[in-house]
Amino acid sequence: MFDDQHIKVAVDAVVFGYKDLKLHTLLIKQKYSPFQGWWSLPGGFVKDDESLLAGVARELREEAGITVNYLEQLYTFGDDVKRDPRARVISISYFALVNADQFTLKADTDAIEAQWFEINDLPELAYDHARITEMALTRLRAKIHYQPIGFNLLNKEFTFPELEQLYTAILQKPIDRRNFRKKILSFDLLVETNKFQKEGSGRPAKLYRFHTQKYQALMASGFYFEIKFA
Amino acid sequence: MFDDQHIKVAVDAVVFGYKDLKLHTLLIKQKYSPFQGWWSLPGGFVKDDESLLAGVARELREEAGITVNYLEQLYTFGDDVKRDPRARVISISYFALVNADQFTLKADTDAIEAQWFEINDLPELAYDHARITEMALTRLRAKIHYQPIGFNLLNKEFTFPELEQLYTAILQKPIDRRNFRKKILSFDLLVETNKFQKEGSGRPAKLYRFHTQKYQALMASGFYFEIKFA
DNA sequence: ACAAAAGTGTTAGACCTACACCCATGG
DNA sequence: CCATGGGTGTAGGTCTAACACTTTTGT
Repeated sequence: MFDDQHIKVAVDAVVFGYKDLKLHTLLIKQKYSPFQGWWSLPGGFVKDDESLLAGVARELREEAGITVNYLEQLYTFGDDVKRDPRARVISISYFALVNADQFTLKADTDAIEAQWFEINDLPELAYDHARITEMALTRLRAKIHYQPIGFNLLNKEFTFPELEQLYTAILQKPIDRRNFRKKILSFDLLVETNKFQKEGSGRPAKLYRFHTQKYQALMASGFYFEIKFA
Repeated sequence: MFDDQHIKVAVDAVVFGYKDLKLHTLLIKQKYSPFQGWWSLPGGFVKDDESLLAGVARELREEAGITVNYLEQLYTFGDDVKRDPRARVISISYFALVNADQFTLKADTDAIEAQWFEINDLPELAYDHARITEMALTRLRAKIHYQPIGFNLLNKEFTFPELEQLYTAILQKPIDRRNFRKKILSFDLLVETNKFQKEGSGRPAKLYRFHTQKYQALMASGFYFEIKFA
C-alpha cells in the first residue's frame, strides 16, 4: 500500500505579468530532454521535506529569479497517466501574479532562458502546459470580477487609466470609463496620492494606492468585492 | 531528480448528501492504524496506472459502495509535510454530491463502517480531514449561488419546497419562498411534471425535473446561473 | 490654439427585497 | 370545518448600463 506506488509530484506555476499594455505569461526554455528546447511553465519536482508552496517559490526563484505578489493553487493535473513521457507525474499547478516591471529575468540551474510572452502569442508548450495556462487564464478572468487581484499586476501607485487598461487587456473587451471609476471608488479601497503621472501627451493622471489592510479588514467582516460588466 | 523523491499520493473525497432535511457528509471508520477507529473521509492511495478521478471513484465504490452525481477537484493538501504521521503524503481532495436516499451504505475492504453524519454534528476526524471538510463546505456554499448543483442532492423529481429547504439547510439562513421560486423559474431550466407529491398534511406540491441538457446548451453559449440572497 | 488623454453626472431600465393572503388536501 | 403546508403579485429601492462634454497638459 505504500511501497508499490511510484508517482512523482511536481509543481508548476502560471505567472502572469502586465507589460506594454498587454497581459503576459512567464515561460522557461527547457534545458533537458524530453522537451529540450521547448518552452514550458516554470516548475519542477517537490522535495520530500518541502511544502508545496515552498516548492513553487523555490522553482520560481531558481528558474527565473522572481518573487510573486500573489500565489494560489490552481488545479492538480493527474488524470492523464502519460502526461510526462518519463514516468507517472502529477502536477500541482499554481496561479501567480507579479509586477513585471520589477524584475530583470535571469535563468539559473534548471533553465536556459526565462521570458515573457504575450498571452495571445504563446509558443507551443511542453507537456500539457498549454492546458494549464488556459485554465489559469480562465481563472484570472473569472477572479478579476470578484477579487481585487488586478492590483498585484501594477506598480504600488497606479492611475485609473492604467487599471482600466489592465482590465481591458485581461477581459479583452472595452469598459465604460465612467462606470468603472465610479464602481471602483464606491468600494472606498483606494488611497488618493497628490502625485500625478506625467508621461506622454494629454492631461496627467492622478496616482492611487490600493488599501490592502482596509481590504483585509473588510474581508474579515464579510465584505465582497464585485465588478460586473456583461 | 527522479529517484530521490518519496512522496505518496492519496485522494480523498468530501461527499455531501441530503437526508432528513439536513445536509450530511459521508465518513468512514478507519480499520487500521495510525487512526484506527477514527472517522475519516473516504479515500486512499492512487494506483500507478490510474487517473486521479478513477482513484476517487474506486475508493468510493470500495469503501462505501456509492456512485456520485457530481464530482470535482477541491484542493490539494500538501503543505504540511507531516499531515500523515507515517510518511510524506499529499492528498488531492474532491468534492462530491450524491442523492443520499439512493444508497444503502456498505463497507468493504478498507473500512469497517460507512455512515452519514449531519454537517453540524461531525465527530473528530483523522488527519487534516476536518480542514478538508470545512473547505468543501465553503465551496458548496459559494457554488450553490452560481451553479445549479443543488439538484444533484435531490431526487430526479423534486418539489419547490424541497429545493428551498435544501438551500436553507446548506446556507443556514431563511429564504423568501416567493422570490426564490420566481428566480429559479426565470432561468426556465425546470420541467414541470403533472405529478404531485402527496405526503404528510397540507396541499400537495408539484414535482419538477431539472433540464440538464438545456442547461448544458445554455452554458456553452455563455449563460450564467446565479442566485443571490444577501 | 490644437492635440491628446483625464476627469466627470444623469437617466432609464433591470433586478432585488420585503411582504400577506388564498388554495388544495387530509383528518 | 379545521389544520397544514403550497402557491401566488406588487411596489420601493438599489444597482447597472448607456451616453458626451469639459479640463489639463505639452507642443
